[in-house]
This record gives sequence, structure tokens and C-alpha cells, in this order.
Amino acid sequence: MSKDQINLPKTVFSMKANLPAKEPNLVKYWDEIKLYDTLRQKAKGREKFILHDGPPYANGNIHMGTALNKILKDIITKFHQMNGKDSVYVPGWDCHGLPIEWKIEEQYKKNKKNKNDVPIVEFRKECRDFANKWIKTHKDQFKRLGVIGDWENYYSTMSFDAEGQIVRELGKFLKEGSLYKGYKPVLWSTVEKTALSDAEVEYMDHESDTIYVSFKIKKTSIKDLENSEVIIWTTTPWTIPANKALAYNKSLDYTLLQFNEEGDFKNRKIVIAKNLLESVVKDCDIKSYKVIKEFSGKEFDNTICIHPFSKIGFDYDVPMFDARFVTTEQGTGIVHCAPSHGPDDFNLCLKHNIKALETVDDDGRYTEHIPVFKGQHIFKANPIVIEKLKNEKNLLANGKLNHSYPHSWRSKAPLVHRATQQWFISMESHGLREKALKALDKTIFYPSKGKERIKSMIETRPDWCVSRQRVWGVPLPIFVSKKTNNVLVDDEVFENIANIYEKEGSDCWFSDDPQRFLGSKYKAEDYIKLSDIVEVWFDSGSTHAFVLEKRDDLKWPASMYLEGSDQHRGWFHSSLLQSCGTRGKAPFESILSHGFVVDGKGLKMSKSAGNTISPEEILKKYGADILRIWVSASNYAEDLRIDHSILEQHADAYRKIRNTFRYLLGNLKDNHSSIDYKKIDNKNLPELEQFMLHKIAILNINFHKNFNSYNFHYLYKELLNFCTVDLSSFYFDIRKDTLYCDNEKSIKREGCIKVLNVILDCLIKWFAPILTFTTEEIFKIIDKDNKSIHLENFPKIPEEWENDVLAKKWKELLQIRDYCNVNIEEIRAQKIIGSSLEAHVELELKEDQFNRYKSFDFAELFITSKVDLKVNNKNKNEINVNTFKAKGKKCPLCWKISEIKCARQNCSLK
RNA sequence: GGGCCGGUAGCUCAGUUGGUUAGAGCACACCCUUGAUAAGGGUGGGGUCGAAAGUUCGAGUCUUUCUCGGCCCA
Repeated sequence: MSKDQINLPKTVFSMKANLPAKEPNLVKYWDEIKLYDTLRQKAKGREKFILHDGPPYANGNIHMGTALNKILKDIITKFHQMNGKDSVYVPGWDCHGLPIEWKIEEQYKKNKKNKNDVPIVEFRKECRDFANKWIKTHKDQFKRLGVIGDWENYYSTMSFDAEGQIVRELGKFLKEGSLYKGYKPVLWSTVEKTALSDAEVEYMDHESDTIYVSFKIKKTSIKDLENSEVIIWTTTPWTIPANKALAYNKSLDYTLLQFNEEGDFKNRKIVIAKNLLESVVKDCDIKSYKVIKEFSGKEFDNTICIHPFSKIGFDYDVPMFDARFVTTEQGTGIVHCAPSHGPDDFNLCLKHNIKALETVDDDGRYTEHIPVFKGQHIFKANPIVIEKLKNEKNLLANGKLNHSYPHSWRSKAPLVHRATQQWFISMESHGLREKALKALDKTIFYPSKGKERIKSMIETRPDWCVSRQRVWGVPLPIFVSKKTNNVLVDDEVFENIANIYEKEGSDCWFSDDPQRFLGSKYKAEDYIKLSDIVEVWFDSGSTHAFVLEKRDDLKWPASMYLEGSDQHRGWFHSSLLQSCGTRGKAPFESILSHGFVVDGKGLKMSKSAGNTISPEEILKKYGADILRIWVSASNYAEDLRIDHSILEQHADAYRKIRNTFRYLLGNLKDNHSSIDYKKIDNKNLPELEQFMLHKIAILNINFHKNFNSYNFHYLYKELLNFCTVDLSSFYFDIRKDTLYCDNEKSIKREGCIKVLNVILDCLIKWFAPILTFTTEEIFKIIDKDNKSIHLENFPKIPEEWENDVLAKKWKELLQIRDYCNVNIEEIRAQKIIGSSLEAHVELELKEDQFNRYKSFDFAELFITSKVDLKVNNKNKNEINVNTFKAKGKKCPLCWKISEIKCARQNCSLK
């Protein structure tokens, strides 16, 4: 019997995928057919779904985290598009900021060029070119992942219109009055009279003066603490005149002790941390004391002290605050805080509404804010401070300490933390914190735990410092009056600056006559023009203003922001604050956050650990569709593990899916006919086909449920299980007989073909957002009229296909099948039979089952040659199975074994 | 060090309000098939639910402690 008498599958769809070679051609194809533009035309007028792209920093090749992020965005965008929305995706890049400045400075160093000799405008141009170069690289890398978006009209934070709009946004804060001038400590060199960045600091040994200072308690809720003093220890005596607060740690225990010995402290009571008692006693050479009381740091709540110089001009309260940075490593367990001279001090004080002042000038001399010491250089102040503390009888002890201390790498001079003028957006003055928290309540979070995470950050964050003393960024559009010291607030000026930037970018701020920005209303000579730039989080936090609002193809607010979970403190956070400050509402309706990519063991990837894996090597070895499966199959709410064995596993799953498609295409001979589902007369199809349509109806419901809740790993798993369990090992296996051996015109075969068409149609669409390349490869085979699977919509499944009565029946039939398979396997193990078609099954059912299924074709279900059906007379409540080797001859056509000629048309059995 | 989140078969994931013997797919082993063939089918093994203590008639599920990991902060 030759094989051409049967209908074997035939398709051009190869079993071997060879994705790394094929995929780049499809990327080119999508460019050629202008897929993105076509999508927009097709979806014109539909409801919009806007996933607003969080801009990656235009620097370096993409890594796994970026790939994950972009693929997830693309999957969601495609889902909404196929679900009937106009799902617009405009990618963007974050371009300003320090990392790029550093890169350019590094290049200068290599070429022995001095940054200070280069005009700012020229330096900025190099930064711009650098960012542009990486945008181009990223773009190609993202496209290679199968991401469809408006690659031609992407946005960037350094575009002229972005720079212009950022000025307008800042103008809104200035006008409102929530953007204010304040002071914040930075590392400062009094020699070079400049702030230094981390990279310019080197740590060297340095000998410091150390002092133990007493602060008298003025108000306390602990009775025993009345008339006692707390002791602090510091290595910078010169900061004592700038002291504004004290810090304790509520989780530490403290000791109150009384001096017995002669001297300044005779009979005085002091407080230090219990664990530091021994070291303080030793360090201060205390000979005789007694412990009066021990208590928890919690009890310091609401304690207020007075300054050790209160009698000589420092007459103000010094409150005590709880702070986690207070430890028992050194000192006394109580830390003195000068908000102008340390980041911890600054943040703690800011949190309690004590603002830092300019206490030291550029040269290192105390300013008029410091009584008594004004004009004194801080590096010469230590002996004076010590002397005065002694005079005031508030110096418990002093000494020297050799420790590691920051120095300027150029002058080698020791550095200090010094409060410099900065610009802040207030969280309180105009209710920004409250507005932001309210906006979060209206935002949907995927996963839901994200809401609490960002809320707790907003609740406790200090005012937003938006100024930076760098050059690669948008200049703060601030003029300060020389006469009044007030900031110039005038919409006309802001608008003028914005318009100029929109035409030529913001470089001109550094090179042009200030009068140009002021217009004719004000005189340049009356104002000081600031040279600070805006911190980059304000840039990217403003994308909603210069992208979502400005572009006609988008909408405000965005439907979704989607980023890694670190962006709760990053872009989600800055966008929220920016938008609530300027518009009173969040720029997003929902936020989806994903975890981090970690290695196969759950450890973070790092070059030094050698456990990294790059998108590039995955694309080369497996292809983008495998990477996209990895994204879909993983639970993004947590960290996502990846290594070669995990990818290998997904590649195996891919092969199963691919073979499912191959079977469908083969049996349809690559001729897929689109079917109007409503016209399928499903009640007249064979029951097995009806059952399959029921399965599709259920799968469709779950598909949409999982998609709407963005549970892609459930969705993917159900699709995969459908392919392997319902199709490959069940429906396809049973229907091979019909498809291969039945007459092409037989009603049964035609019904099956119809269902195969439906399955192919559904699967290719359901898989399209995930298997972006493979589904397109298939679509090109089966549909010559339309250009891309990605232009299609999800199928609409008629409700009538769902048939619970039938499903219940088949559930039982499948249980019977499982039961029989065990028995068949036993006979096979005894080498009585090989293939299941060699089996003759005697099936004894329970009585009620027998009555229900006496006319059911069990041989077809079991794929055996014969099934005899009886009632189990021995035990009417049990199924019993006996399998034998079927008697007769094997039909050369359908391979069934029979003692009579089989019903097949061309059966040659006699 | 602090805040938040997580740890269920080799892997990816399920496990309603605490309730039979903890599930699925893949992988693995064995067998069958050779008309989906570098495919397909069948059967099967595999888990101290991160650890310990507690609450309870009963804990993967609740509480505490510890441990490991991740993000953010310091």
C-alpha cells in the first residue's frame, strides 16, 4: 500500500525553527510594510491604550533587565491592540545627567584635555552626540527583540521641545511658590572653592580633634532626666556653632550616671548609651561615678536641650530626634546634628522641618548666621570652640583621632560638608504630599503590593532637591533680583525661554546675553542668572508633559506606566510628584512593576560574580521568541531567574508549540480558510469536535481573564497545556485516523478540518503578542491577502460553544480512558502488544455508565482496534478492563486489526 | 543596620476563607510507535512546602524567631 492513498500532513513550515537566522528578516519586513504606521491607520478612532514608555538612560548596551522591560511592554501593547484598542507605543530615552558627563570627562582625561578649557556649549554638544549614538544602538537592539513602536518619532529628554516644556513645568512650581531656595550640604573644598563629585574625592588618613560635649536638658518626659545633660562626641568641633539638633536611637538603651569626682562635672548627671559606658569612661578618664538609672531610647521622645553656647549668643532650643544612623560603634550614642554640615544631619533636620542655612561661605569662613564666630575660618576654629566649651564648663574631654577622611584629589586638601544654595520643591507648602497620596489611591497597581511601597516612600520623603551644579542638563530658568534677592516669577519670561529652547535647545542659556531671556520687561544688570541645571529625575518626571500631553497620538493620563520595581523611588515617584504639583493628578491610571532579573540560583547578576547573561547571547543562541516565552512564563511580580538551563526548558516548550502549529498546517496543507465562527453549525459536528470547541470557549474566557489582570504566566501556561494536553496527546492523536484515512469529502473529516482551522486561527492570534516572530512566520504561509498577524484582532468565540453537559460527559470518558491506558500499558510491558492499535479491550463499566455510553465509540477514543463493552457483573460499582492482542489482519490503510474487511473505502482486506 | 517583598518536585508555576493522600506542564526513567519522525503516544519515579517553635482536633496556609535571597534606603 503506497502512502499516497492516505492524506499525510504536508507543510512548508519547518520543524526546525532557526530563529536567530529568521527573526532579523522579519524585523526588516515589519520596517518595509511600515507595520507601526499601518497599525495606527487601522486602529484610527478606536479607544486608546497608552503604555507610556519610561525612558532608559542612553548609555551602554541593553542588559537583561532592559530586555525584560521592553518585551513586557511590547506584549501588553500588542495584547491591547489585538483586543480592539488603538494601542500606541512611543519609546523614549533619558539623556541628561552625570553618567554621560563622566563618560565625556573620561575621554578628556585620556586625551589630556582639561574640561575647564572647553566652552560649556562645546562640552554639552559632546554629551548630546554621545546620547544620540546610544539611542541609535538601543533602537536596533529593541527592534531585534520584536518590539513594535514609533521608532522614527521617539521622544528624548534632550529634544528641544522637551527642554522647552521642562522650563514651563518649572515655571509652574516657581509661580505657585512651592519651588524655594534652600541650603543643602555637599562635599566642598575650601581651597578650590568648589563642590566636588564623588569621583573627585579620595579618602586619606587625617588627624582630627575629638570632643565630648555636654548639652543641658531643658525639657523631658523622664523625671530623672531633669537637671541632667546628654553627652555627644564629634570629630569636627568647628560644627558645634552650627548645631541645631541631637540624634538618638530609640532601639538603644541609655544610662544616666552621676559624677562623684572633683572638677567641672562634679555632681553633674550625664546620659550616654549603655553599651558605650565603658569606652566613654575610659576615653574621658572618669574615675568615680554611679549609675542612677537605665532607660530605653524611646523615652527621649519630646526631649529638648539647650546649646552649650547658650549663654554667649546661642540661645535657642536643640531638640532630640530619633535616627537610625545613630549606632554604638563609636561616641556616646547621641549625635550632634549640624544640618548644614552633614547629609544625615541635613535629612534628619529637614524631616523635622529644621532647614539648613548657609553657615560657612565659599572660603570656609563662618557667615553672619553664626554669632560670635562670624568671619572665622573653620579650619582654625577648633581650638577656639574647645576653649569656649571649657569656659562654659561643657567640655567633658577632648583628644585626637586618626581616621580616614575625604580629601580633594587635586589639592589634597581635606574637604568639608558645607551647605550650599539649592532649589527645592516643598512637599508641604502647597500640599504636594497629600495630593500625591490621594492620586495613588486612585491608581491601580499590578501587583497590588506596589501601592503600599510607593505610598510609604511618599509619606516620609523630604522636600525634593531639583538643582544640580553640573552642565549636562536643562538650566534652571531662574533669575534672582540683586536688589531684593527675590526670584523673578513672570510667565512671559518662562514662556520666552521655553520658546527659545524649542527652537534651538538650551545651550544658549550658557552662551547668550541674559537680556535675551528676560525680554524687554526687565534689565539683565538687575538680576543674577543661575547656572544650575535641573536634576534629571525632574526631566524624566516631566515626560507626561512633553510627550503624553503634546502628542496628538497619545493621551493624558497614560493608561499604564510599566517599569522595574526600583522605579517606585525613581520614575513612578518623580512623575507622580511632578504631575501632582503641576496638575494635581497622577499622569498614569495604572502602574505595573516587575522584579529584577537574577541568575538561576536567585542571586543578582554581576560581572565580578560571572553569572551574567546578555540579551545578545540569548538572541544568538535561542532567538527573541524564546526570550519572550521566558518573559511570559515567569511571574514578573517577583524576581525573574534566568540561565541557560531555564532557557533550554523554554526552548523545549517552544518546540512543542511549534510542532502543534506544524501539525495544524500539515493537515490543512497550508490552506487555512478563514471561517465565520457564527456560521459553524457546531451541534451537527461530531461530539469530539463539539468538545474541542467547548475547550476553546473555556480557554478563551480564561485567556481574557488572565490578560485583563496581566497574569501572563497563567495565560501562557494555559496555552501551552492546551497544545500539549488537549491537542497533541488527545485530539490530534485521535483524529489522525480520520485525517489520514478518511475520504476527503467525508462529513467527519470535513468537520475535523473545520475545527483545525478554528484552532489554528485562535492559536496564532492568542500567541501573537508572545511569539511575535513565529506567528508572523506562520501567518505569511497561510494568509497571502493580509500583511501581518499583528494587524489582526483576537477571535470572538460564540458563547454557544461552551457546553458544560458535554464537558461533564467527556470528563468521565477521559477518566475511563486513563483507566484503560493503565491496563493497556500492563499488556504492553508483557510484550503482548506494541502499538495501541494492536489492542482489543474488554471494558466492563458500571451499570449506569454502560447505559449512558453503550453506543459510544470507545475504540476511537482509546485508539485501539476493538473495544467490547459490557456491564461489570461482578461488581456493579467498579470498572474492570481486560486487554488482549487483537485478532485478525492489519488493514494496510488504517492499520487497524480486524477479522473482517474494514469500512474504509480502499481497504484491501478480504 | 532599617523598610518592603519572596523561598512549594531538577525547572517554570498552581495551591479559595487553615480541612482527605500537596497539583500542572516541562525535564527525567522505562516502554511503544516510525503515516507530526532531530517528531508523536503511554506508564512511572520524584516534594521534611527554607528552618525551628507556637496557636489549633487539624498548618504549605495563622503567629514568633531564625536563615537565605531580591529591591529601596542609610
